[in-house]
Amino acid sequence: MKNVTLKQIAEELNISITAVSKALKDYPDVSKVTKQRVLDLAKKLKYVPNSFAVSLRVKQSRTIGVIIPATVHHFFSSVIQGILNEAEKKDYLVILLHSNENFELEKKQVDLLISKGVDGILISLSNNTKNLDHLKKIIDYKIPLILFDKIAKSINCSKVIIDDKQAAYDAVRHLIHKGYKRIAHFRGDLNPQNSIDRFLGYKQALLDCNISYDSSLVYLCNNNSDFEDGYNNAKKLLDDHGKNVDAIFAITDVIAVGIIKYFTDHNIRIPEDVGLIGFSNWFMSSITSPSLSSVEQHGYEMGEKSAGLLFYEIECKLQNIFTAPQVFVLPAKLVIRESC
Amino acid sequence: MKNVTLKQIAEELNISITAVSKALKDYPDVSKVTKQRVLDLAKKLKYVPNSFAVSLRVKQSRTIGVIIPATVHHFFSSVIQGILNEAEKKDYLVILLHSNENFELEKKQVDLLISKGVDGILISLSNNTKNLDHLKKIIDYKIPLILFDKIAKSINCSKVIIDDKQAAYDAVRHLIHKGYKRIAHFRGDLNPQNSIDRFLGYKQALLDCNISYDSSLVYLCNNNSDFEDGYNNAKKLLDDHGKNVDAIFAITDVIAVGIIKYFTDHNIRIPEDVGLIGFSNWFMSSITSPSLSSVEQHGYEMGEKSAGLLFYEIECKLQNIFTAPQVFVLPAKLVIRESC
DNA sequence: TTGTATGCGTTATCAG
DNA sequence: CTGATAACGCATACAA
Repeated sequence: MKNVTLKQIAEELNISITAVSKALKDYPDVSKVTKQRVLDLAKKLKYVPNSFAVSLRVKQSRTIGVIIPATVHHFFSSVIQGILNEAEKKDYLVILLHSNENFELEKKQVDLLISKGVDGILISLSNNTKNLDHLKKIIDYKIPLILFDKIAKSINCSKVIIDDKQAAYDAVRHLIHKGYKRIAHFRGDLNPQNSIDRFLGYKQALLDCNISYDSSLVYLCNNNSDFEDGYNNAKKLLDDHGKNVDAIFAITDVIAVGIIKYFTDHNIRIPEDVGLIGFSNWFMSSITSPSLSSVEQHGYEMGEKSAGLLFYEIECKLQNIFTAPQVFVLPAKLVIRESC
Repeated sequence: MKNVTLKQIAEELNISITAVSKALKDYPDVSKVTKQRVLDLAKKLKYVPNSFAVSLRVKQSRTIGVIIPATVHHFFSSVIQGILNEAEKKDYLVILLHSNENFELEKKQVDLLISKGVDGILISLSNNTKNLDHLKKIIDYKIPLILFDKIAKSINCSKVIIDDKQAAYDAVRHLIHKGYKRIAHFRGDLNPQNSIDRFLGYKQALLDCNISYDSSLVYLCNNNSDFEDGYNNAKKLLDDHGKNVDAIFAITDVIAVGIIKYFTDHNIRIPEDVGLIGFSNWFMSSITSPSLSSVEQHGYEMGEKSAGLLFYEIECKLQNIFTAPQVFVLPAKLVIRESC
């Protein structure tokens, strides 16, 4: 089947291409008869506008680009689903790219999207992104940009995040209220803002409850294999502190699951011996043994919100309406289960 | 920053657009000097070809479309990752769409991709897809199409699948060899080919081992909430058969995890009282308690293979080389752990 | 080696 | 109401 064009319809009907185009787009200055004839033939011939030509002409593609650090990740999968659903509603297509936590790749993907002429871009930064020139380039090109979850504060664009610091704070305070006193933190990489904010929330909670901060209780998980990180650091923690620890705040649920595994293997009871709380609340949290208390991260909502905001800014740009960058902070809710 | 065009470069250099175009594309019939001047200026001006114009001209977009039933799914996430990596190597972009297991949406997404002018399409069918006209339409349009994982046998295009029947057969035989005799099957929806094939593998294994098939041991999981399906059917199974069951072959790991949860809650030991084996081997299987034996499904490889095959067929089509549809059957490996 | 002319399919302007 | 014409940015056959 070859693609039908306006020209073919015009020829068959012995009218001008202009007339056909107008009829199809329901312009007022076309006679009813002509319009109907065109519509009928178009349907019969299964006319589909050539999107390359349209894009070239109107300078927009109704396509957005999304860059995430990883696809195989429950949180990001949820985000994607939110984005796709929102895009479908607004009739946008989504080009998905991943950085694999690789800065160079992230830059390349940005260039690709720019050269592809997407109408807007959604990015969650890789952990290894330090230089932000590629983001500035997007802004220079006046392409609407929204950062979500893993953001860079210094970039002047809209952002959608959860209140990591507050969420971490709530989590640690909960542990403290439960009577735990020696609370370790298995933190994420040093670079990402989330990781920093959760760490700050942890510290703040200790401070506010008059528990002195002990840096030897903070363990770094940065091997990109969360489960192993949790498992191995759990061992290290016990080696270092023995009984002198009674709780852990883990920066992700997968790390927490690693901890559970190690503790289960070594007959350390949760929450009796050690309290545990995770972050992210992917659906497995409720079915581990013991089930895992965690911070609900609302990936789907984040995707939906980010995409919605992006489409809004694209729309505004088309109409030359100025929009100031805004930051949306999605609430994060502590979900208490058996582990503390 | 506004987009630089060939025209601007041409004007600045006082040469023709053609010369610029040729220089940029490294045509042989351009003098070294001209070429260098163009290259230099292009770099200085940060020239980026307008992809709409290129696509319109050459009638291809270096973009493929992918439709999957669901994004929040470990297996499909892996597939996506495989696709994205392969696409990146071959310099293709990926438009991702999901059907949400909805037939109408799947049809709509196909139309979208066709109208968008993608160079090829990759689909994993929704469970509710019965009519295949939308797939035929793709073929009519001569757009390379590849079905993966959830396929329709009757469609004449290349396919990438795993040998579900064989894998299920191996799994059930393993249970039998372990001495289990009353083996239940928690099957998936009636429609999808995978579900059918796994069921057939189950039956065949029983047959070959002289165990009579008992349809009352087969439970249907079709609520799209796998974990609950597993949990609830585990209860039902015990209500129906009490001690007269000693193993379960579950069609997905998440269902198996639901089963584990129910059994753990009710003091039924795995594998002592009931043996259990799952399917898919997502990474959680190894960290449940007990860890779950499962069939490794190689989602990443499936994505990689499907995309690679699609790019190959696109390439062949461009060069007018005929390619016959082929079916790739990826091996599925049984991974034995504690649960049986 | 260089440039001219044409067309890809659509939309928009403007004169009839 | 209708249609000729130009333009979007690029690639290529062909002429110079």
